[in-house]
Amino acid sequence: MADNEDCPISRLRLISMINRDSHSFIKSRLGDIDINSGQFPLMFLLYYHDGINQGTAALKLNLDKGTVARGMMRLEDSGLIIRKKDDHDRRNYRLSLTPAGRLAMERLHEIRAELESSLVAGMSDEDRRELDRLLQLMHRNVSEVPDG
Amino acid sequence: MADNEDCPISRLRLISMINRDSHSFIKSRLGDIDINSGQFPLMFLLYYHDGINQGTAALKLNLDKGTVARGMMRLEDSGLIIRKKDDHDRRNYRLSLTPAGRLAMERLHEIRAELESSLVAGMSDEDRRELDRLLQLMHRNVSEVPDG
DNA sequence: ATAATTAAGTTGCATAAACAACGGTTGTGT
DNA sequence: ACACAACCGTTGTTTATGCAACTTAATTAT
Repeated sequence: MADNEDCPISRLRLISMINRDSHSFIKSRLGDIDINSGQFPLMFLLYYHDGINQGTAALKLNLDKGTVARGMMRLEDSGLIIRKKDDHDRRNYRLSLTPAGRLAMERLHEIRAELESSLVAGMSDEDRRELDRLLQLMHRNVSEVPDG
Repeated sequence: MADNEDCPISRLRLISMINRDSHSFIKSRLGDIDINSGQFPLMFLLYYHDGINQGTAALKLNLDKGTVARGMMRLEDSGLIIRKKDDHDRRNYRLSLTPAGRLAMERLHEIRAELESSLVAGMSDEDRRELDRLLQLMHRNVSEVPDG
């Protein structure tokens, strides 16, 4: 690993590469499930938070609301979720998995488990805890930097 | 951090968020330097590897050669690098920073240092070593997973 | 009640990046 | 020498994502 001299932003490059490889891992496993890797986290969010709206989904996943809007539309087109206008506040959509979506989740859980265990293969429990702590710290650090 | 139940792919989300926040950090600091965050690593690579060609650059940065080609074209348009056909093998471009590019690097080094120290703020030296080790392990793990 | 404000979603536009198909160059094998 | 393979770079297309402008719905302040 001669990357220390080669690439002084190696931590950043590593993070970026892990991110891309993970997307590509997910894509390679989706088979006939009609979603893309970008919709993967949306499906899990709906699995755990039935009836959530798009704005809250964006907040929870730390994504732009436009990104979430388009992702959810695509999931709706694929028949995996439904978006129903909230009768009490018609600005909101209430998002839920359809039966087809719940079925797909079985496979998505497997894919997630496989990816998670690939990622942390060869790490002790202590390593994994450390990793989570350090990732969370980095995230807080870099998301709180003042603009400009 | 109630994200354990919320978001079973939290490690992945964290990585993705750190990546995006880092890009946005870089963008916010570029000021009048006419590049985007995607060209940031290209500039550093040329700083350390004058005369490199695009294919090797792609390998070193783990990027697609098309991505590198477009990035380098943009840097050339901005006057920060030159691409000269290799006389001995005219398939190759030999890439170098221009004087303007070298000047820009002074600022880019500062930005990189600021970002790096933001990222690992609050970490001990031991933490940083652990972080690097675990990131490298994750990268190897996920890039070596067999396809399909 | 009406105007002003805030909130939710949508959409246009830009960037980052991959992948695949293609077009020149160079190198090889017969 | 010529055909074929390997290599480098380009370009079209797709996805992931952000940001900003806009629409419609609800809320608040006068």
